[in-house]
Amino acid sequence: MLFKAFSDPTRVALIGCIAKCGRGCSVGEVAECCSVDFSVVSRHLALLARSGVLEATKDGRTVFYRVRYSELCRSLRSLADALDECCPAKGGARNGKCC
Amino acid sequence: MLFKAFSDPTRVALIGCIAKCGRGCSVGEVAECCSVDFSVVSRHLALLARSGVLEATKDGRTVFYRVRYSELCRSLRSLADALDECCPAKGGARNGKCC
DNA sequence: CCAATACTTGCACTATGACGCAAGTACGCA
DNA sequence: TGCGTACTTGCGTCATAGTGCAAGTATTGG
Repeated sequence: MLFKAFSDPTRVALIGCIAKCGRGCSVGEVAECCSVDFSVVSRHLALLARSGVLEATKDGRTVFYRVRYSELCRSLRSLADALDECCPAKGGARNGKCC
Repeated sequence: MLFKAFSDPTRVALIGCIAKCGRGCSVGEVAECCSVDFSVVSRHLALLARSGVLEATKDGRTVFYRVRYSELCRSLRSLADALDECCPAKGGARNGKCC
């Protein structure tokens, strides 16, 4: 889930690290950026890839993670669109009993 | 934080309940929708209001919560815009050493 | 003023998730 | 084939956050 992925400060820092880098980063490179254990970074990056935030490509024994910018943007925008549709002011609501 | 707010399934259910309702909902009304305790609902809604997801208005002893659609949309879209700026393909990146 | 309603808060318990270490797997190179 | 590098996974520990109960606060109406 997208929101769970962004709900941990360490994960956000890792994403920021890769984003700042502007290219695919190996687990080791990302691990150097922050104070947590290598294994922790590995787990977080794998989770972020499963959540669709990152994309993983393997080259030999190194795994490169990069940010899936366009997919993320699309998700956020479609979510915003869905909210707009849902908004009472735009006719997406009803009154009466709650739930 | 916005993402923390959406990272708990119970909270998402509560937001969904209020959204479906299409108007301001009292704590009691929302509590009827789901299986958790009244106090839990109260706490979650207060947190969501602090996070900017919901808006609280008090009328006598009843508190009405409603979804802040436009603010949420604005946040999501500006985040998407920021990601676009950051995207390497659009000139927001650099190579070299990571971090 | 008292009781009832609507919600909030303190407290203890539990579940979830993050963390580090150590062991395991995968791959490349001599 | 053996060793080193790059990463993953199992496990125990700890901190954070969700939950329910009970008590507290605030507001309304008789």
